[in-house]
Amino acid sequence: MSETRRERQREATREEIKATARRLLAEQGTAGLSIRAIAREIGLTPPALYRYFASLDDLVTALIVDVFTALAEQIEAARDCAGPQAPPSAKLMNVLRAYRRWAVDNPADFGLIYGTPIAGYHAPREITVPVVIRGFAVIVGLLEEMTQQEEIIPVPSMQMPPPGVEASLQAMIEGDGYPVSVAALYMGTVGWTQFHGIISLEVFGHLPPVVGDTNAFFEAQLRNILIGMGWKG
Amino acid sequence: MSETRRERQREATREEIKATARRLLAEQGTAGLSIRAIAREIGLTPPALYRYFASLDDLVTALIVDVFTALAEQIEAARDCAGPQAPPSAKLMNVLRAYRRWAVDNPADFGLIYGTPIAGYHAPREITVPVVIRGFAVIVGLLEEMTQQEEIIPVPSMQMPPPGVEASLQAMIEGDGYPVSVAALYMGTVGWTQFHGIISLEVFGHLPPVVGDTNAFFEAQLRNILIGMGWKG
DNA sequence: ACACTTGAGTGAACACTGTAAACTATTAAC
DNA sequence: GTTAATAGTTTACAGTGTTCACTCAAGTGT
Repeated sequence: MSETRRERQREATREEIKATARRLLAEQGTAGLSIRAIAREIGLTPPALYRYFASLDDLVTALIVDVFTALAEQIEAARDCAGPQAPPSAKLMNVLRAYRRWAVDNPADFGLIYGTPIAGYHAPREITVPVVIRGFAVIVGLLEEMTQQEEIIPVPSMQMPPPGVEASLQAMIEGDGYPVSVAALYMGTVGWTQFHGIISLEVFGHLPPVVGDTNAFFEAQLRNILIGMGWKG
Repeated sequence: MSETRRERQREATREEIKATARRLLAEQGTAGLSIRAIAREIGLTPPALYRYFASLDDLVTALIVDVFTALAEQIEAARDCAGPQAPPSAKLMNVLRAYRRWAVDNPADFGLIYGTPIAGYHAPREITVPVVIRGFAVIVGLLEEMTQQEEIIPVPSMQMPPPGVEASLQAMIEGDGYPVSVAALYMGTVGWTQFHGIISLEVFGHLPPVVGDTNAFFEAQLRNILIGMGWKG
């Protein structure tokens, strides 16, 4: 771990570039995200940035990883903010609310990771999948706890996913050494898709004209979805 | 309705431009969607296109309307393909499957309307909302039929949406003269968000690495979601 | 049938974009 | 103190959306 002066300096400018990029992203959307704009902002010539990122796509990939990480940290913070004694169901609801609030407050970031961020660009899976999993794992972990404490008694349909799906989930559990039941993982997946649907429609502006009070809608769905899985709420 | 020769010609090139745009979109994603590329393909100089669309954004908006319309037509075709005698539940399942298949087969189109299509661009609501509603209305209509024929007996949570939401739905029913029960509209909204979550995660590639067999996952959710609302399937 | 108007299309230009190559100057290493 | 690596610049190319001034053909009015 040779922490030479140069390497530290290099890492610092790399961070500065990413920070500037995310600021521009938040201010002007993906339109403002250009090598030249970042360079201008930071006081360098555009080609200089190529010392730090091989291309704009490369920079975007790095941003995506950062954004997923930030989201995962928000989620983990929300899980822990009610104290370790809190029932897992309370933690889970905090987590889901935090997920939504983060998406609504940072629509550009959300669009970057869950939309079609930059023209023609889609992040390489082998890089994004692990960081996606981190936030996802929190949700699954809490569902597992809820199951063990019998706060939730998974309904039959959640206990037996379709064969093809079960195989994939099983492989995930074994492959990643992930000590969790198939039911919890399946509930996590189902819940993830359902909450993602609500949040993504809200962020992109399609939901508000229909439901009006998106807050109330979300809270109602929060209960409905968990109850639908077998929560004794 | 003066159908002068010139006006017909004009409309024809407008259509040709849009068709070329959608082809480029399907072939190369939003990256290939450029005024100059379209002009090149179609054998015109770039500025000529400004006779037909005020800007690229304007063209994109027109494309979005077309895409929503195409989706609505797919949905309506799927509703009717099983014949008028078919039970509404069968029609609804056909509709939802058609929705998914369309999205999976036309990811660029799907991204255009439900993602962050072009850098910094978001379609004006007053234009998109009506075309969104058209497909949505089909789903709601079938849920209403299912309710009337008692194929579905809405669970309590679907019969009483939260107050703020109910007000908005009620306003929608009255404002648009839309002869449908609040419960059906609410179920439609909830189902819409949930299916959208699955489909959008699948199209953008986040779901497959987790569930493996997305087909089986979708079919299972199709049943689960309807049953969760009170379907006697 | 002829003049007049309208509108489609072009060419050149401006201000941008990502990126590559060659070069300079600074900094670390021996 | 010499040498090697590396940060950064200049210049350049090919592409983008868009505007302006212009040409030329098609339709219209008399």
